[in-house]
Amino acid sequence: MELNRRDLILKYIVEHFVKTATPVGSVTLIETYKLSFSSATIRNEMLALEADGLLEKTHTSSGRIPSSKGYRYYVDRLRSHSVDDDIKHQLQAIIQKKSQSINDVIAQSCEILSNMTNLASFVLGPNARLEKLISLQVIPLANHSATAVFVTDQGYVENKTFILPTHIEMQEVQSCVKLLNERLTGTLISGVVEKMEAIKPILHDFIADNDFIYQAFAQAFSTFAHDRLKLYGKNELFAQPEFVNDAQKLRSLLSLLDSPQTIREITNDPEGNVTIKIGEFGQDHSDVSIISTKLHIPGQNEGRIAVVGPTRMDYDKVLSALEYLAEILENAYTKKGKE
Amino acid sequence: MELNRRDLILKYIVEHFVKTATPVGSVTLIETYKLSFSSATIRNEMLALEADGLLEKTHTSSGRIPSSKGYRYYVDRLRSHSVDDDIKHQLQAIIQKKSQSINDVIAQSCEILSNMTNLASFVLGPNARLEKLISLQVIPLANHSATAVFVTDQGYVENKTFILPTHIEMQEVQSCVKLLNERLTGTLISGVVEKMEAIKPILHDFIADNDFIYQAFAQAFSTFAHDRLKLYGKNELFAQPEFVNDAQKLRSLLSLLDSPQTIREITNDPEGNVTIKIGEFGQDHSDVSIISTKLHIPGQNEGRIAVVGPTRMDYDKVLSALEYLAEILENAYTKKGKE
DNA sequence: TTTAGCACTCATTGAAAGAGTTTGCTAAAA
DNA sequence: TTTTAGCAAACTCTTTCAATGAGTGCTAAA
Repeated sequence: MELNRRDLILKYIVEHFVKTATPVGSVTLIETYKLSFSSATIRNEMLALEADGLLEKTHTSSGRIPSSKGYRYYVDRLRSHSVDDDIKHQLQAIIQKKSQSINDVIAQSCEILSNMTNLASFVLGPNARLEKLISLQVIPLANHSATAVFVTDQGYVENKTFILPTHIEMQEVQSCVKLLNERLTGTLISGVVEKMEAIKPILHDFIADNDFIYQAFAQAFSTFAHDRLKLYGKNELFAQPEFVNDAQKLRSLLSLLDSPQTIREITNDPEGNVTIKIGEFGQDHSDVSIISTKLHIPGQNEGRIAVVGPTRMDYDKVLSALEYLAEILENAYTKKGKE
Repeated sequence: MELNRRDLILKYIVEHFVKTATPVGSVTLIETYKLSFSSATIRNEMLALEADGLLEKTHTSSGRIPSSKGYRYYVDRLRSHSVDDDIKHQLQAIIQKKSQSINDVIAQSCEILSNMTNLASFVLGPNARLEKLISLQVIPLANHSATAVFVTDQGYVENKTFILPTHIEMQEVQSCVKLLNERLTGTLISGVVEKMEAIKPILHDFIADNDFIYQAFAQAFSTFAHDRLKLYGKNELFAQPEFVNDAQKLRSLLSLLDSPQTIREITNDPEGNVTIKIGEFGQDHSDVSIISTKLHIPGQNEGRIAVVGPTRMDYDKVLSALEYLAEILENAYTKKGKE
């Protein structure tokens, strides 16, 4: 597809700024891309692009940088959709390893993603509340304590170690657990606590003072939901020029990424597989972009993979890689299911 | 104990610099601490302290800052050994909660520690290799996969999800696991892989191609060792003046803390409970200090709690808090064992 | 042994000057 | 009408210079 001059200039400005992190001027543009029109023409176009809100200036006589809207336009209409061969091959290599669980594969893919884009990435696991509890076990330890281990139908494991009140014997706990096992296995994680509440009176027959079990279990189930965010390539962000000279900005980004809840809200877009948020995180995070994609793995609830960095990022590379990764992951695990 | 003038001056310089992060001059010192001798006298003492390698200058006519050796001297001889009451109360409050496992208590204590000192802290769990495997379970999932769950006698849980080769049935795996369970339960983690190697021929009778089980298990056991490092209050470091203007320094510190192996080496001091490393991490980390203390919890192998930050830290506060924490933790869990 | 006095060093700040980009506008050229 | 050449103006960035001020080391007197 041929781009008109205006779009071409915007495309070059975005790509040049992404590479250099320096505002782009009209002469620079001509020289770097061997353009056949004069700098004055470019300046006129730039003026128009700025009027449309696609470009910005850092000061009155500086070169131009893309605005969020400019990046958005670039992403929607100008990017090349070219998948980097190197990334492609590396991702394929990971997927080949047949005996690895999907989570291991995803983890390694993220590392590659971060590595190749020099940005951070994260995986937001499927919402635990939609999974079923399939195993509940209590293992006695020394010192009157025990570890409870919970496993969901998706292979997620959570555990909680607790200390028994002195007057209670392990034997009693075990019979409680047996009951809980019978009643809770197969329940959705989201419903477990409620169901336990209902069982409480029956539990009372085994141990009058059963609150400590209730507490320990409830805590484990609440962490089930939190532990599903894994961050990769965090250190890549330190090298980005926008953060090198602004530790405060980096700090606020990293603390944003520490909060699974916020992340879930940010990336939670009901429509479409790929969500592209460009500098839309208000106040402190105005120059942060997050590109995320849903993962539709058969037999598994929806998870997400995302890449995070400054708005000045190589959207084409990131988007292509993410889309490619999501596609081959889904293919691989759909096939495996049918085998 | 009365300090002689020289020591008193060093003490004040350390404490003033810790507070202000600015080189301390002779007049400043007199004015802030209402000293009864003249600035010239102080300068003479400073000269002597510098000759002894306890003080340094940032440039010829700047005030003095403590050297690593100076901090060391301060820690050994000049600090006040005063435990902050606020920290004390907060830590006590955590320890009171009887039903919490030791690991939960330690985690919360670290958060308090970081909070009160504005430094990062970490827990290095007991060496997993010295714990015994007490439970091994394989839970079948959909899609021809399964999750293996391992529990040690200290209540540490590790899990690994793997996909079965197509020609192998879950039934076969279960009988393998039964055998492994009989043979491996009670074994030290450090010896498990070796023991599995020995069992391999017998395993062969159940499943000829049993390598996938072997691989999955071996991987789980290797992560057992790695996962024992937990970092807290990382964000506090961003606010430290030595890092605010030097993202590179911060990056190298954070990546140092990402490596459990290095951390284990650094804090691994056979003698003494408390290890104080002041700017001894070479090249990139010359202005980092790590204060760590061993935890002797009965029935548990040795763990460690540590506080990390720039060499310019409040050693008295940190050391007192750490010592106090170690003491009350040990007391609390020794009592509980006897109950 | 302590202190007052003083010359000297060096970082820091701010102003001024100059170089270098890049812009927007105007007017001419295509 | 569109494009371009030319140019003044705006602004950053770097360098230079001088002034300021905190601090030192040394000397000589108390």
